[in-house]
Amino acid sequence: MRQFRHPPTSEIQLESVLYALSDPVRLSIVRKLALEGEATCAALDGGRPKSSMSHHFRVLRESGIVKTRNDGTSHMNELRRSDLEEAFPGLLTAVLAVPN
Amino acid sequence: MRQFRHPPTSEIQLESVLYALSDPVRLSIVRKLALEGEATCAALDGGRPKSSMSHHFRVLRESGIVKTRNDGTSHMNELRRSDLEEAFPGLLTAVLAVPN
DNA sequence: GCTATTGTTCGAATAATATCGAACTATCAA
DNA sequence: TTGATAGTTCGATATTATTCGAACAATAGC
Repeated sequence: MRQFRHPPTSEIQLESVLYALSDPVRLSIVRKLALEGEATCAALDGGRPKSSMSHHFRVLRESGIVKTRNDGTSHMNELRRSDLEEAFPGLLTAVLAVPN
Repeated sequence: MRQFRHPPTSEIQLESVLYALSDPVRLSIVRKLALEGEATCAALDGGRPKSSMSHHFRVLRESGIVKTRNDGTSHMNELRRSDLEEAFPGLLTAVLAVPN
């Protein structure tokens, strides 16, 4: 498939990041990515339809939280931890420190 | 006027806090409160209608970010900094550290 | 009590989001 | 080239938010 839009670090917006993280499904995705390092979309769907997950991954991608790369037929996602740390020091760490 | 609902610290929800902070108007309110300590609703309206501001203050209040107390005919608002620090250590600090 | 000031609540319009099935695209493997 | 797999995109629907005017409530001061 084609390439995805990933905002450069300097263009990551605080409001967008907070909004993306405020959804329970997306927060759960982010938590799992933090634990497991990286994962395909399917690995994190929790039984939801593919189109719903695709939507949430897009929100995470376009807000700058997640980086998606092609890996065969699947898409591998990882947190942009260092980019987020650079943009908003301590923010993701604080979010991930909250017990599930 | 009557008393407001303020969630106890133990019931403050991460998702609700992130959501409340993801709105530009509310984030701006929070930043000003952080700078000025406390303020009335009218002092932070930026020219918006009262009913709009009242809505945003309610979201901030009910998510646990702001405490409102009656002060004559006006309402004085302050950040629940220590409560938020207890619930989500480092989170508000990280948000407020982001340049405006 | 009357009036001004502050803010809340209601109601309606508009806008944004979430959800999910169906059709589509891209890649791999036989 | 056929089939299977992984995800995206589209379109429709339902839910939720935002915005704001108008009416209401509470307090202070005269």
